[in-house]
Amino acid sequence: VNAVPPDPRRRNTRSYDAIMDATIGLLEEVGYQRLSVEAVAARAGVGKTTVYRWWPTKVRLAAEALAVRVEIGPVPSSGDLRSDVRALVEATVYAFTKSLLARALPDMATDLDDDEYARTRLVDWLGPARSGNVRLLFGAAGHSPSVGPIDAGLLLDLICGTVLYRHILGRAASDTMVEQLTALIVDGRPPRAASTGNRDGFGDIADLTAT
Amino acid sequence: VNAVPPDPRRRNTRSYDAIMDATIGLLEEVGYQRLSVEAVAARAGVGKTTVYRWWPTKVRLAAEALAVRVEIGPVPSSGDLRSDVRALVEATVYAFTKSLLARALPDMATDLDDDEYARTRLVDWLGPARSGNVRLLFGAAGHSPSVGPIDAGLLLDLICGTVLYRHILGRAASDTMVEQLTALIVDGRPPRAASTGNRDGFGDIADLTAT
Amino acid sequence: VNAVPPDPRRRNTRSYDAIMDATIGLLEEVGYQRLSVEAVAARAGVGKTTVYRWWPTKVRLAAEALAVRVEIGPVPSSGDLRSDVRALVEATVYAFTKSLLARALPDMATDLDDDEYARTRLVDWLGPARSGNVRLLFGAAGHSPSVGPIDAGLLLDLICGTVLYRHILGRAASDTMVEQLTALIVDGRPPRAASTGNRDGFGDIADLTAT
Amino acid sequence: VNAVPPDPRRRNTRSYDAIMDATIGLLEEVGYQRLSVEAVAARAGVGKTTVYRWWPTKVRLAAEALAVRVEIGPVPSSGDLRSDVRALVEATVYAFTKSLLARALPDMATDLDDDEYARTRLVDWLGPARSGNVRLLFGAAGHSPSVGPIDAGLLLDLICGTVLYRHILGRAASDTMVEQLTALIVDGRPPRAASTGNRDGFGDIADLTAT
DNA sequence: ACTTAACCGAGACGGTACGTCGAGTCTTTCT
DNA sequence: AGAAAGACTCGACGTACCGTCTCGGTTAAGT
Repeated sequence: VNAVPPDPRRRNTRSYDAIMDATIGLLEEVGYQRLSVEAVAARAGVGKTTVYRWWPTKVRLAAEALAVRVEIGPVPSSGDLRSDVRALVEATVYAFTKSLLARALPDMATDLDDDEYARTRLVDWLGPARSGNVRLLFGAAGHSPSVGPIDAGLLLDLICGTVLYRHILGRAASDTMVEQLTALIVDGRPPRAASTGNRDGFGDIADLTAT
Repeated sequence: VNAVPPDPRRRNTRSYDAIMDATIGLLEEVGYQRLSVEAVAARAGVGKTTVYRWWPTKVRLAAEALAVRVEIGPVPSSGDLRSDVRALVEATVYAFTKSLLARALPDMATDLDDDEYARTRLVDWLGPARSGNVRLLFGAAGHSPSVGPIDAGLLLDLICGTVLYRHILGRAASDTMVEQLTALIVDGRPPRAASTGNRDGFGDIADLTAT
Repeated sequence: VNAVPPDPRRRNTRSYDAIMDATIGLLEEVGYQRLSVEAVAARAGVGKTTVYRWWPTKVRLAAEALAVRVEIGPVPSSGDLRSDVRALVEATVYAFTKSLLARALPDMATDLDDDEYARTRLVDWLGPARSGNVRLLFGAAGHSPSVGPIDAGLLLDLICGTVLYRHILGRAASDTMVEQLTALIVDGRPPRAASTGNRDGFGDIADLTAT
Repeated sequence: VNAVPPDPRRRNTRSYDAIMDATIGLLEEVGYQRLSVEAVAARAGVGKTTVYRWWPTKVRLAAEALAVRVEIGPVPSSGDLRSDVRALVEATVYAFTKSLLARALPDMATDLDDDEYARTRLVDWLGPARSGNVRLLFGAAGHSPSVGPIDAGLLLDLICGTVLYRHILGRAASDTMVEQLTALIVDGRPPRAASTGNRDGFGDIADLTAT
């Protein structure tokens, strides 16, 4: 917690890059939880002081590294709404179950709680892709029978949230789920139950009748 | 990493209760991340060994404490579907933004990743409430124009996920959002945009036109 | 610190032997310092309680194990005083640098300090060998020009102490030293300096002139 | 077990002094056996890490503390050989039965076994006093009828060892013993038996006739 | 021969200390 | 003058044993 923040103009570019690279590398290898400032400094060939000078907390370091080193963008629009929405859902599944962000975000949650700045940094980074995707959903929903503008942002969060939540609880995303969400958004149609049950009652009508 | 797990019959009831109480207390006070086995043992008036004997990892300790000390249940059914679904969404908002679970779950995510057992413990605990709520949603969706059984489990995860995701990113849940999700589930109607914008484009059509 | 000492008649012979064997075995393998009651009990296939019941402290356990499991005796007398004394010194060197006693005794020193009973146990055990050796020295010294009885006990302790002390400080015992001590005792002749020096000035005249 | 030992020049003087003082203090109060690194760090107001950084084992910590905080020196020479030797023996009795070294050395023996460095540290520390005393004994023996240089180092170890050994076995040093050792060294005369026996046969002819 | 009290194995318990790791701060050295 | 290097205090980690304490289940002494 530096009372007097350092002068950004005097920042050493080489150190900055090395630290960002080291952070991304360690995030990939060990994840956010097991990421240590100590290891970042060591791998970057930099003193711990230098890291702490610019990033007072671990969460800010990780947030910035993700923002400057990981490319994310909106899914491209093909013109066909259903395909586009399906692609968006699939991209989300990837982003929240396989990508670097997927592994890092849940772990960062608590630290983000305490750090408004880092949260903003992340949200700003997600912004452009989000805007593009929101626009896509807006187009999709525009074709639905509903009248007036829709809250595409909520739809987007709905997709992300659903995928993330299932991931946390250990439920793998299935093709069925992708279709269900796509149909819900494009057609306003509630998800149909799969024809076969699975052992734990997640995503299946089976547990309704069984219980 | 006990090769031979100890015999549960020889467990000391007093210690067990004290440890569970201490864990819940500390989860409430400092959260999962800052929870330490050391502090749990100290508060419970118990040797660290005793904690480690029965719960080899922090995440199992927390998972069990939540399961045995925190009551959760399905929302009661009033007969009116819209009211019931709204109540369910509101309960979810509470559970994932204000309750003890809310504060703990995001932090536990990574550890849960590595610990199938703890994840199962949690899911089993959530099970009964989940079943009740799934049944409620099944009834709700049964009234929608769609034909055949619906995947109520997905709808439930959708609600939980959306609320949780917004919470992680620092978006407070609003009454508007509650209504939007209720309408989506009961009526199959996509969320309407709110009439006024907010500065970051979450939950508002504004950012679509502005960007 | 048993208020009511247990009834020796009911002692389980099998356990007793197993404990003694385990203690000796562990003394040989890891030494007194790293000997743990836990390990003794485990190796003996015996409850910790059983060990603590009969030997309230580690030092008593070790002292008894040495006494009942390690044979020591006086060196045999050949009739030739010089040979006998030399044999005694050599036996002492062995006892205090290579035998089990050698490894255990220095470590037990502190604990013996606090436990009069264990010390007595050890001394009683050493007694017979000691008596025989004292008698041998008495004969030896009787041939020296001094008149009257000599304090053979002191001579014996002198031999033991010198060897032990050098062992503690890491000085290996040499043949020269054996000869020197023999000559001192048999002839009352002070030790001659060796003709060559060694690097640390122990046992050599060199450091006198060099310093 | 530091692969790369830290740079001594960067050592914090205040911490160093505090640790040495704390170590000496605790050695005096509880002895080496019950000395814990934890307690040293706490008393010194220092992190445990700092202690472990510079002294990887307890025995090195104790060895250095003795070396830098406890003054030892050769006994002063008065010119009269018999007095000097008697003073030397008395000083040895003090050193090995009452001084801090006395209480610590036997306990340290095992650990010294495993740690060549610590042993060297101790021997180096004892060195100057040793040299002085060796020189004194050299003078003493020079007056004996023996021809040529004597091994004064052995004589010195003989004194130390005898006193230490009797101390370990719980035999208090007596004035008689001091005289006996003095006579042995100065006159080459074997120890005379005391006129009265004691109960355990140490230092007395009694056990010879009794056994 | 039959009680019955004590010993037995097993191992959980509250503790102390271990030696390690990393966080975040502070100091020294070098360029 | 500022960055690297890294020593510092602090706190938690997970482990090993300590010595005490229940547990049932033998086992052997003394009716």
